[in-house]
Amino acid sequence: MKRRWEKWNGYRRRIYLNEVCFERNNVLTAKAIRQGFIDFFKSKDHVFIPSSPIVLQEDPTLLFTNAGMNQFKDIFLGSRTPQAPRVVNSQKCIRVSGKHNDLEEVGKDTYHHTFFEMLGNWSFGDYFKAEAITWAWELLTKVWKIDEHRLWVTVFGGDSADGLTPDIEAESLWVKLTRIPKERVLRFGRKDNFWEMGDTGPCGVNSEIHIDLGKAFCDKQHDPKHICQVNGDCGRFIELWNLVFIQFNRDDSGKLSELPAKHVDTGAGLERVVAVLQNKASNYDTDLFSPIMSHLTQISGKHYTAKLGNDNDNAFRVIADHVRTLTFALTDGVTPGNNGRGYVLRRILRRATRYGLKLDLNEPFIHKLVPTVVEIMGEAYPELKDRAQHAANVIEAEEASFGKTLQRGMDIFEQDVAELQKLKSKRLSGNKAFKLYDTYGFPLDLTQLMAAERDLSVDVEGFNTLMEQQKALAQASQKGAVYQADALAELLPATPDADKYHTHRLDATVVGYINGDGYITSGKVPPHARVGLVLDRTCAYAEAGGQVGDRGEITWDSKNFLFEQTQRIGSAVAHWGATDSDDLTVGAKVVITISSDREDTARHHTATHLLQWALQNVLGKHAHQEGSLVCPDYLRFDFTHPKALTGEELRRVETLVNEKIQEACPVTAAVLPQNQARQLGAMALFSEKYGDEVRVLAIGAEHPDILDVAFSKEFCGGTHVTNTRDIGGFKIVREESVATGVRRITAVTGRALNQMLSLHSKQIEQLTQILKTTPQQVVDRVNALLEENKKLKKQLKKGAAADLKSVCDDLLANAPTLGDTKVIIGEVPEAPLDNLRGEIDRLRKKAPSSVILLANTTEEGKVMLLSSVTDDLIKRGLEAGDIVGHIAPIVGGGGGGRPQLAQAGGKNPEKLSDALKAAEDFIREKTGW
RNA sequence: GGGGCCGUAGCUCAGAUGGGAGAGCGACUGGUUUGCAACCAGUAGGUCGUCGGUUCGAUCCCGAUCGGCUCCA
Repeated sequence: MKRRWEKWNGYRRRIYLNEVCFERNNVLTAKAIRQGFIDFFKSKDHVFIPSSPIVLQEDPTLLFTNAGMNQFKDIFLGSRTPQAPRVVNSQKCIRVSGKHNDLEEVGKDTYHHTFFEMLGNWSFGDYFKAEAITWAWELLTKVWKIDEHRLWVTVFGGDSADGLTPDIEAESLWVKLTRIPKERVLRFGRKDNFWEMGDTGPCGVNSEIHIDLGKAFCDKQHDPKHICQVNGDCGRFIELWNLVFIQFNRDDSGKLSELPAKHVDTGAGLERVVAVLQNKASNYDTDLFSPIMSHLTQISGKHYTAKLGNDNDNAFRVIADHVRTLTFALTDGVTPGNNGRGYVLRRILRRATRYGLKLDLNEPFIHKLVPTVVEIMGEAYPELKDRAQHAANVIEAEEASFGKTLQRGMDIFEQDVAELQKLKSKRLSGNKAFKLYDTYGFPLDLTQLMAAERDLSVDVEGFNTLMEQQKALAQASQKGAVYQADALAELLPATPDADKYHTHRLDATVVGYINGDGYITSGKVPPHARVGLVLDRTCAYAEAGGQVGDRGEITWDSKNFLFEQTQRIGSAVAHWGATDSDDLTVGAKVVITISSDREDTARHHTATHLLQWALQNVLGKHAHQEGSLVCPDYLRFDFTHPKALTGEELRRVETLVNEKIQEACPVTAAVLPQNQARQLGAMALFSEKYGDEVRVLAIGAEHPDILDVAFSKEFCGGTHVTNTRDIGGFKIVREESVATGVRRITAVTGRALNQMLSLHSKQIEQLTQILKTTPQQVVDRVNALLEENKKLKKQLKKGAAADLKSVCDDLLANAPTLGDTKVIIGEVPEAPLDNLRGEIDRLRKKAPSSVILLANTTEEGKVMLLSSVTDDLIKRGLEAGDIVGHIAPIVGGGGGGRPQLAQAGGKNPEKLSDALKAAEDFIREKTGW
């Protein structure tokens, strides 16, 4: 115990010294570096933009935000105007899949991460190369005081295929505007110095700043062919900052064309910058990670020694990296699941768990590290603080569930081993190992480890073959699903739709329609075909924020186009539907009318806000919206909460909402700058990206000027009732789990509620009629009936048994005897199978050598045959199965069973006596009596 | 999006080439007992996820569907 205490104390002193060290030597903290970057560019007239969420709902091509530019993509594409020409940001990024996948590298070195922060300054059609270069140099050398002799720069060296010449402009700017000598400005090709977003789209040359960390940092010294150089693939030179100069657009054919405006997109990985500025050999030694390492030391009782190629240290790094990723993903609303983002997250968590096993951490522990992550970065990313508890809850539940998976895997492994021992084999087949992995999620390396402990080997080659097959299969099934909405969005004109909040009827002009071929802007709209009609303006609400798109009709000359869905594509609104008429042309003047069920949707939407407010009141502030669906028939609301709601909690929530409905609270909306809305305390969805101006929907304030008095304030672009009394009423119909830590409530209001109530009362009315009782007594009556039914069944069984018994006794008394054997054949009254079997048992006891065949006809007109043969006769070749098998066809059926007891059935009761006779003959023939 | 596995008593699970639904724990009743998951005897509890098909007969076979687990994309 004393020893343990000393060890403990040792850790604490180390941690303490570390912290003091930072202060004493006046080394910049990560926090100060991040803020320094932002402040530096603010001083150059840049506007700070908060990090976008780690998942971008509007970009399904991207699993996670993986670069600072993701949230500005549509600005480069020209489909959105920037809020400011110069901005600066610090973006949370995850790289775990696709082109940028660093997952397998994490832990092996000092600088790969699945989660990292990207610092960037941006120019949207404003400044270009000269300023970007000057400021980057100024920040690095003047503000952060990095030794300029250690810096190297690369520029684009030209590419003949694209017809591009070297970037002489940047090259000379570096020399002219900074103190860097010409020989440290190097040219590289397309691979290193030409940046592209994808196969098509905005792109341009880039210029990178690298730092020489010194010879000691080279990790390829053992390789005689290795030469330390920029882009030389060793740890000595690392890229610090990438300045991208966007000036081209690449089209489908691969051709480049000049963009109307030139942009600057830069990215500097915070972790690397911090390591350099704190003079650390590894990102993991900086204050972005060291508190996690300390905490992990505390939890595991193992030391982190910062060595590469050391299993123990690898585990520390992997866990520290992964817990950051998990915390950020979970606080932005991603939940572990079986596919897509959720699956990636689950895999990361399991990876961390497995590395934990290497530190002898066999119980859930990752969740304990969450508060440390929040402590390090919570100030820069406030959403971490708000949802830390949720993240920890989900992680703990996932860890526990993986524990079960592992346990199950081990059990199955034991079974496999037992089988191997029977076969006297020493090798576990690839098939078995793969099944463990594929079906039961048991990792191969654990299988190998456990096999080795028992002196067995695993057929890894076989495993890999199966794995390849699995991959090929999955890929082959991938349909050519091209995401073409992007391309379409560029073609479509913007549709003003502000009228959706005020009216349900509007004059408009048809400007085009979308069909399978694309966007058509002239001629007739084909009849009977589903198209997306685009108007010059609309009052239809396009599906967004969980609220379904409006339905309605578009009319002209007393003809109509019915649309059942309204969808936003880019900034256009498409009304999806069809017309029977063949004279709707582009350019036609029309009237759009929204279906009246929009009112029902509005009731559900406002009720959703009341529900969220009530949930937070009853459960606590952690109950935050995860998603929702609002349609005319019901509302569905997903929110974070660790366990099922009790009946009491549900009742309280329901009551609170209904009270607010009865209070007749006014509902108002106002459009405000985002930061002002946040100051008001308006709630936003974590997983949603919002523009500079947001619409705030408030309940409980008479006027937009006094929004602060409202009890419910949410970012919301949906349509709502103007007063809560219009909702009519609110009833929760369902509460369920939808993912770990996320619950779902389904509820109805207004018309849908009335429909439900009238259905229920109709059902009760029917029940009271059938049961001849009052609504109050229905339950008692049903219970009484069930009880009575049970009793009657028992009595009936007894009665049938008595009947059966007397018939069987008669049969036995009159049974012919062949030798010592009784042949009991006969028809018996209808009785449950159980009774017949019981009777047979009884007869067998009375006649120890016997062959029995009992038959009956059921109410449905079917024949049932049951036969038994005692063992002595079986020895002589008579089997019950043969008897029923032989005679069942006579009654139009078939049958079988065991030699002692067999059963058969048939469809022709009128042939039963024939069958019984045939049975007698069969028995005589078989036994030779 | 594609593949694999699972769904049986309140819980954990077993089961048969298609022919009597079971165990352990829990619950209840009675007894015995009061040292760590007490013991003994007994009882109740199941539309074998749901729907459809094949069959004389389906918990089992086939198809669909819902839910859970898992791998791949």
